[in-house]
Amino acid sequence: MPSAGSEAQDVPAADRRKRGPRLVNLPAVRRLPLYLGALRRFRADGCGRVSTAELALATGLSDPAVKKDISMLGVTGRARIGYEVKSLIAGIERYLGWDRPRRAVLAGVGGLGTALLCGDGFQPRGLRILAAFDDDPAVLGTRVNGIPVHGLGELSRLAGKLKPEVGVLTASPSRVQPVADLFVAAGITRIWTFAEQALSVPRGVTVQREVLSAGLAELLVRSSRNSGKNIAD
Amino acid sequence: MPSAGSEAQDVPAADRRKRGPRLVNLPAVRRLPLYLGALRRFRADGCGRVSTAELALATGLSDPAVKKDISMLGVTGRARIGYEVKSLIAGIERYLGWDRPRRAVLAGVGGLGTALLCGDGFQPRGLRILAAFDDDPAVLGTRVNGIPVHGLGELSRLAGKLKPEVGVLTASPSRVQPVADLFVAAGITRIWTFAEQALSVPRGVTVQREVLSAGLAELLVRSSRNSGKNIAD
DNA sequence: TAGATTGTTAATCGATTAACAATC
DNA sequence: TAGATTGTTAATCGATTAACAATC
Repeated sequence: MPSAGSEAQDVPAADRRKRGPRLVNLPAVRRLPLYLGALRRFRADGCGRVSTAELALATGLSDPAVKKDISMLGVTGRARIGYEVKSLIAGIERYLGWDRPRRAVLAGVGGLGTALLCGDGFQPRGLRILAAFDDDPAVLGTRVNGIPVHGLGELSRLAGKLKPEVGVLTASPSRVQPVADLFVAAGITRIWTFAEQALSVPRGVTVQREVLSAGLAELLVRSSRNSGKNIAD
Repeated sequence: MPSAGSEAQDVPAADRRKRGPRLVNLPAVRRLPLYLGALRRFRADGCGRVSTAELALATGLSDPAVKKDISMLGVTGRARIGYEVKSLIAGIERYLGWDRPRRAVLAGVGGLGTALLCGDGFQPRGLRILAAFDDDPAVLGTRVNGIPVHGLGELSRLAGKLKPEVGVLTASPSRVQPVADLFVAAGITRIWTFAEQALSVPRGVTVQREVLSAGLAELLVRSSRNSGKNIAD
C-alpha cells in the first residue's frame, strides 16, 4: 500500500503568525469536492435546484455546515426555493480554481501513479497532466492513458516547454526527496505527495501530503471507541 | 483519478451528543502514522533514542504538538535523554491496534485496488487482507500479490470462513453502494471507502471516507493564498 | 398570509500553542 | 550544579453548532 492520506505539510506556528490570521477555513475547503460530486450527480439527474437540507443528506454532512460552507462561495440562493445547481457547481469550481485546470506533471508511474493517471479524474478536479516521469524501463517511453512517460532526467528540459505549476509525486519512498528536488528545479511550486515522509523544499513551495494510512488509523480508533467499554450512555 | 482523500463519514451532531464528549483527539490520531514512519526509519538507521524536537523535525510538525500527541500514548520518556524509539513504536502500534492486524477484504480490483494490494503496506498498518473481490473477468480467478480475487457473489459465502472485520472499498462509483451492502451483509463493521459519495449503512457500521480530491482542493487553495493579493505584511 | 428556507450572528466546543514546572 | 528535555496546565485560536432574523 502506498503511504498516502491527507495532511498539509506543517506550516510552523511562527510562519503562520507572520501571515496574520488564517484567511480560509481549510476543513471547509476540503468539503467542497464532496458538494461538487453530489451536485454533478444532481445535474446529471436533471435536477435544477437544491436546498441545503438535500445537500446535507447527499453528502452526509450537517445542514448548518452546508450553509456555512456555501456562504464562503459568494453564491446566493432564494428563500423557499434553494440554490441553482448550476450556480453552485460554478461557484465551487471557481472558488477552487477547478474551472481553469493547472498545468501539471506526475512522477512515479507505479501502481498508484498509473491508477491516478487512468482515472480521468484530474481534469475535472483542477489538474491537467501534461506528462509523466519514471526511469523504470517497463513504462519509460510508453503512454498511460494517452500521457507520455519520460525519463526523470528529462524533467528539467521538458519543464521549459510544459511550464508545469503542479507536481504529483507518487514515487517510491527512496526517490521521493530526489524527485521533489527535480520538481523544485523545474520551477514547480505546488507538490501533491503521496509519501508519508516530510519533504524538504524551499520557502514558497506548497506541499500537500496525502497520507492514506492516517485514514486507516482514524477508522480503527473511531470504530473501537464504540465497541469498547464506553457504549453510548 | 479515483475519488479518495480523508473525511470521516459524518456523525450527525445529535448522535455525537448522545455519546457524550469526544474521547479522542482525531487529528492527533491521524498524525500517529507520521511519527510511526519516522520512528521506523530511525530504528532502521540504528537510532535507539529520540527527542520530541528530533521527531518534530523528521515529521514536519511542531515540537509542542509532538509532546501532546505522545502524551496520549502512555509512553514515558526521560528528561535530558528522550524516548526509546522501540517504546514509541510499540506505543503507537498498540494505541492504533496495528500490533494485532485485523482481518480484512478488498472489493474493486481496478487500478487503485491493485495498487493498494501490491504495496505490502497493509500488514504493518493494521490490516490483513485475506481476499479480494471483483466481477471483472480480467482479474477474476487470478491472484494479486498472492491474494486471490473472487467474484463479488462469493463474498457472503466466504465471509463465514474469513470473518473479515474491515472492508476496503475501491469499486467504481456505480458499484460503491451495492458493494457496501454486500460488506454489511457479510458482517463487516468497518468500511474504508475511496469513493466521494456518502454510503448508506446501518448504525454500528463505521465508515471512513478517503477523499483524495479534498487534498487537491486544499493544495490549490493554500498555494493561491500566497500568490494572491495578500502577500505577508 | 403562513410557512419554509436562506444566511448571518452568537455560543459552544475542541485543538493547538505557549508557558513553565518537574525531572534527570 | 547547570542545563536540557519531559510532560502538564493554561491561554489562544479556530471550527462547528445552534439560534434566529430576513426573505421569498
